[in-house]
Amino acid sequence: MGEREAEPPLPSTTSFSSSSSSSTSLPLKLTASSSSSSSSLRPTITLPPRTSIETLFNGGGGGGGNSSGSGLGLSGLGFSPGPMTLVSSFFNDNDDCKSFSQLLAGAMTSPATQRPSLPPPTAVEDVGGGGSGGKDDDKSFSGGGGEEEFRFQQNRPTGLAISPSSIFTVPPGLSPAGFLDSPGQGPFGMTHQQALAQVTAQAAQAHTHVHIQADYSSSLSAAPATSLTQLPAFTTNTTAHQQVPPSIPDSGVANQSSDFSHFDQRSQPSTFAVDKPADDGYNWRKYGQKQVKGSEFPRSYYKCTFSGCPVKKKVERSLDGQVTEIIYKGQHNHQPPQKRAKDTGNSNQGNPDFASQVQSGNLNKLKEGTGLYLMSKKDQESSQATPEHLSGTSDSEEVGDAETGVDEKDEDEPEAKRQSYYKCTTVGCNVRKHVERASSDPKAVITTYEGKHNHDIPAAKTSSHNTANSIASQSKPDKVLPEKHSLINNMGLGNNEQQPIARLRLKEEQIT
DNA sequence: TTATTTTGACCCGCA
DNA sequence: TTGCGGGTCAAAATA
Repeated sequence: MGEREAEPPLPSTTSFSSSSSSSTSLPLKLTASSSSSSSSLRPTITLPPRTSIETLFNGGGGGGGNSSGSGLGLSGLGFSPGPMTLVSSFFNDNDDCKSFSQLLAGAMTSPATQRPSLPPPTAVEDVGGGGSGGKDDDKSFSGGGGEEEFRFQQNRPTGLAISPSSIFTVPPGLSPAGFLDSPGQGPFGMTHQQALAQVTAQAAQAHTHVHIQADYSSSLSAAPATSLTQLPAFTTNTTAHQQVPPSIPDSGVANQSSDFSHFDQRSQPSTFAVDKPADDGYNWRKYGQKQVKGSEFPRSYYKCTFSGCPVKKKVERSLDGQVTEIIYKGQHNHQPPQKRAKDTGNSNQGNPDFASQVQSGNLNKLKEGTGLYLMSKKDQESSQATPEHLSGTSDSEEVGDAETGVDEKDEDEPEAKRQSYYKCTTVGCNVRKHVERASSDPKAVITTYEGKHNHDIPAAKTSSHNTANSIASQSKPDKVLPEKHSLINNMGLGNNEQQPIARLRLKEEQIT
């Protein structure tokens, strides 16, 4: 029964990660974090240009439209429907005022699920709506616009900031189309997660960078998204939070690029592992659960069942089952059990367990030695602010953490940095946004938000541009806690012509 | 019957 | 020194 049995709602799936209030800023965040409380942070998202996307996705008008119509485009591109669906949900014109979670909901819903439920254009308003896919499966992420769908959002802890961030970079030579090849569920043969998993796998195999980031498009199109170009880029490590679980030294997926540090398990299909510990490739036994103060969600403690393996992980899950945070501690001293390639639905050639490995942190080779891996959907603050999350708790070598790795990378690529900041133009609102370009992928933009908007979303909104905005601005006004959440905004498909769909009303502020 | 989860209690570090 | 809180233990419950 427990977690294994329960088909966890997608944790943060794909591309988003949430950050925990306690923490520092995590780059991605989708999250799922949910809090009982009411307001949830609504991170703003700078959406990528739409044109290309619209073309691809809007066909369906009704959101989710990825159905056949969009599918066509996708298929033609060899693009996985999953991501597309997600993207489409973001790009809907009617997305105004949608919460990020809603968006996520849509994203989370697998293509198959979404299709049927894809709401008409109007419905698009509930981003997730698109995804209203079955409630059954997606309790928390259910799209649709019903209250239920909002549950996810509402449940989100006030402290949590959800940042939609997802940069999904498809490495060169990696054919998204291939994702579709695997047998699976739904018309496309696989769920979003599965598609992502494969992408990741392929990327890894190709020794390329795979960023699961908000921006699927970037990877798809050669041209950087307009939004991206518009935004000052600087290299930071928002990805810090995206720590991946410990990897096995000799795992089949070796040589993963450091970029995997950016890889958010939650954002992967395998992310499910979050809810289902076993899914990350290892077998886990839950040995405790506790309500942690300051967290609205209970924290579960798991141990790797492998004899002698010291690895533990803590999983925080929202009431609705959404995984809000996962912290890995220690390193596996064994190979992940070879099994269930089927579970992942991942037919990763030659590496059925890839997904597992990814989740287990094998992708994070560079971070080896870091005993602690944090994947927080919560506020990204934790990543930087909480030393413990960074490295200290590691039982193993405890050399550094993902963030560290990132920082190093930054140093390596100073040119990429531009310490540019954006500030919310609303009087009295101290929210700031840091925009940086992922060093590993020029097309990817990482946006880090600091603070919460203490005001309502500006009414002004033309089309979807405000979507992100609304999301961010709606973050719990009542509970204005300093927080830093970041997200990767690489939503564009890489089309230069694309227009940002949503953007916070931020003005650039030259701090340095 | 076995493995896993649940859950209250205990331990320990920290302020 | 004390209280708090996170982490772990272990018996009971459950699948």
